[in-house]
Amino acid sequence: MSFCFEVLKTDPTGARCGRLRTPHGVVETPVFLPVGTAATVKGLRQEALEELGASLILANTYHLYLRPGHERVRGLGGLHRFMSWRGAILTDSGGYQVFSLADLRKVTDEGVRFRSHLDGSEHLLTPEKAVEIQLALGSDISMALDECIRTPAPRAAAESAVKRTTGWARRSQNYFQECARRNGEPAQVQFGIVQGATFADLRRVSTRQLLDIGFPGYAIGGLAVGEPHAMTCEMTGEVTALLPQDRPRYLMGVGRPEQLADYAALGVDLMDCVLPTRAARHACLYTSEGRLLIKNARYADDQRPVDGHCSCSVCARYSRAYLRHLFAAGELLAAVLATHHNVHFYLDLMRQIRETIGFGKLASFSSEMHMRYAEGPA
RNA sequence: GGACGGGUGGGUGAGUGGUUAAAACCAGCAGACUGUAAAUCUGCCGCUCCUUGCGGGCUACGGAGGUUCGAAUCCUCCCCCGUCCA
Repeated sequence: MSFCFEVLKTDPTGARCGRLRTPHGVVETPVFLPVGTAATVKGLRQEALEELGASLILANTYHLYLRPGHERVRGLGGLHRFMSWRGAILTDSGGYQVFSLADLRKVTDEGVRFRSHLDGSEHLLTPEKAVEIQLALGSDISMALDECIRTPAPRAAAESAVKRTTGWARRSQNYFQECARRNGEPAQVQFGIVQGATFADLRRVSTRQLLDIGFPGYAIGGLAVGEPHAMTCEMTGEVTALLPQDRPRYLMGVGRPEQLADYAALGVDLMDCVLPTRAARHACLYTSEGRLLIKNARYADDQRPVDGHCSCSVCARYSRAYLRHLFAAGELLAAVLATHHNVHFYLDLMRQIRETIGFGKLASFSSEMHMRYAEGPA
């Protein structure tokens, strides 16, 4: 079996350190997945991701289906080979695009009809299609198609999303297994996704329904899409409390630096977020002192590194003044250096969280993070 | 010397009698960003006062006068700049 997940260490909070074996390497959990939607973590070469120690990255079914096309990627030897990434890849199913491209799609029980944001063409993404695309891409972990809705949402909308997501999860698994019977066991596992918006009982219902179907890993979706952090935590806790200890849990789309430890404390093993990469491109840098908006005039003559306590190769070599200049001049290198630093920051933060787990200090670690990020940078 | 064209807020540049402190873009300043339609988006960007309001006052479209209830816009003179002709 090329997949296996084992819990190595647990914390009184509920946090755990684990090891996820994939066909493309071992992933130490809790782990943060840099987001590489279009088969690239924007601004970073794969060499840089290796240097940073990324073990698992996220790519997107919908976007890669539209361009360059999953069959093309299959023909080119699969996503790993196509993008020359030796580490593991998790593909999101396109469920988030149901949310983010709300103006361009129509959801029915059959699936989601999208009008492409690229050329306006129409595409029907069904649970089966999402499985097919992800198998063609050859990701290590695929996600069942889900319906992600904005929060806060009316209860009726949340109920409907849960019902649909469960139905789609069942179809996803059936089709996944059918493909396995037809074509042989894929080097891929499929996770189901819990929905339920901000309704604790719906979250529990959704979780139990997915447990009935049975997945090798479970994701919590539809959070951090508008609700306060405390609510995100509450809903996450409702779900992880019901999930089996021996399966990985993936909280989708989170989070801010000061929130990561909270999620780990709730027993989350995987998290991903565009924040470190997007914020970097927008000149927001994360440091041990808090957020640093590098475009601010106050850094124009600042010879210090972005973060004096950071061990990344950007901080080892370049000054705030230089970074600020690159942003002011609109230079591409600004995005490259800033992204490198921010991803390093996130991955290093996860390392610290993993080291903290097992010693009962995660709660104080978390509150310290919240304090640092409540204040501005030094 | 002559003939045209032109001088607008930090820059480029709209505006040819009144909702014009003056479009738009750039620069500048500040902010946002959570399974990426995001190298994007938002706000501010003459000075000043306060009871912070689609508020008041002042200054402003090369300069000085003038016409008009009202001028960046019309007239006169002057000063600059560009092109062309001598």
